[in-house]
Amino acid sequence: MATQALIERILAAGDGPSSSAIDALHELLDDATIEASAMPRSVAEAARLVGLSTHTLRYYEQEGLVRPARNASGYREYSASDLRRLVFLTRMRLSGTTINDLKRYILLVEQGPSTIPERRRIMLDQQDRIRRQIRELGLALETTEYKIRIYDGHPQG
Amino acid sequence: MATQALIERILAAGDGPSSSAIDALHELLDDATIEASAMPRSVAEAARLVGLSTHTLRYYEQEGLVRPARNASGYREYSASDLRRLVFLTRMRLSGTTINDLKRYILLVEQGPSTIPERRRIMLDQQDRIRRQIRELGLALETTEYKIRIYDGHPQG
DNA sequence: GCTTGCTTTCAAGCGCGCTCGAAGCTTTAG
DNA sequence: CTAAAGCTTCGAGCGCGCTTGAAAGCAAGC
Repeated sequence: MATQALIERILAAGDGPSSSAIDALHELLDDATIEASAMPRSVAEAARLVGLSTHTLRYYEQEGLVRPARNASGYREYSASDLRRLVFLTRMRLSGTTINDLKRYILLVEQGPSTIPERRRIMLDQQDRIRRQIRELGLALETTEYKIRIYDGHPQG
Repeated sequence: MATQALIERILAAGDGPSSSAIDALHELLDDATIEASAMPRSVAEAARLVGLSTHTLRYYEQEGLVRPARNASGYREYSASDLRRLVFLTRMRLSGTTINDLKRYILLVEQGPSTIPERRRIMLDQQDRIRRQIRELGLALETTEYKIRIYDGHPQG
């Protein structure tokens, strides 16, 4: 089973040459999903787009993670950049970044470019954390593979 | 950046030929760490070995995940197989398997070989979950890489 | 105007996985 | 014999990340 080896390679790879392709992909993904119509979205539309509940979106706002504008009647209006931020937040959340860490990071973002060194540091830490976690998932994956093989009558030799 | 490609390959790979090597590794890892001295371990020793707290180990027992024997004074004695189970539980926990899912699985284990088909099913489900999660981590990893590149002055071209 | 379905705020509640503390027994060292 | 360290059980507490509910306002269709 080559899983562990592949994981090692993922984690070792210092990043290939095709960086700009991925950059484009990132912006496209964020914008294609989102900028298709540049209209601001209601909380329900935003929730559907990022796969969260409206409750969660309001909770995120309460925590200062996102600040959608309001229309005349006080309804939230999520702009393209709000949505891009939500995509970012959601991805990081799914990788296990805590709400608190995201709060700290977003606070720095809203303080302007002077906080870039600290933001970079945070992203580097998150990167380490994610890599560690991928390694742990690799171990668990092997464990399931091992069990399944045994349950299948360990035809390994 | 080849990360995504590598992840795809990990997830696509139908498992190479070296299965028995990994099987051996599993048993070695479980036994080398553990069987070195075949003596039963106290709760503190067991906790240190698997990297959990004694509180957590007692909690796991309370939840039925492990049943160490007791000595004459009522102290827990973790056998090699108890420890192997703890390693299994810890790995699965670190991959995000819930305590409840583990309870269900262990219950089946203790019901004997007749539950093997269902256990196999559970492991297959976990495997899917873990792969999905690796994919999500891959996305988050790309996101951090993208941010860092930008913070470094996006020297991508 | 009424109903339906969205939106708002605010506060309370919840499931998970520990984590801690109290009160007491056992073992070990001096 | 005593003190310190480690074990026991039990129940309560906690941080996280939502989730739910109540009470009320707004928008669109009939």
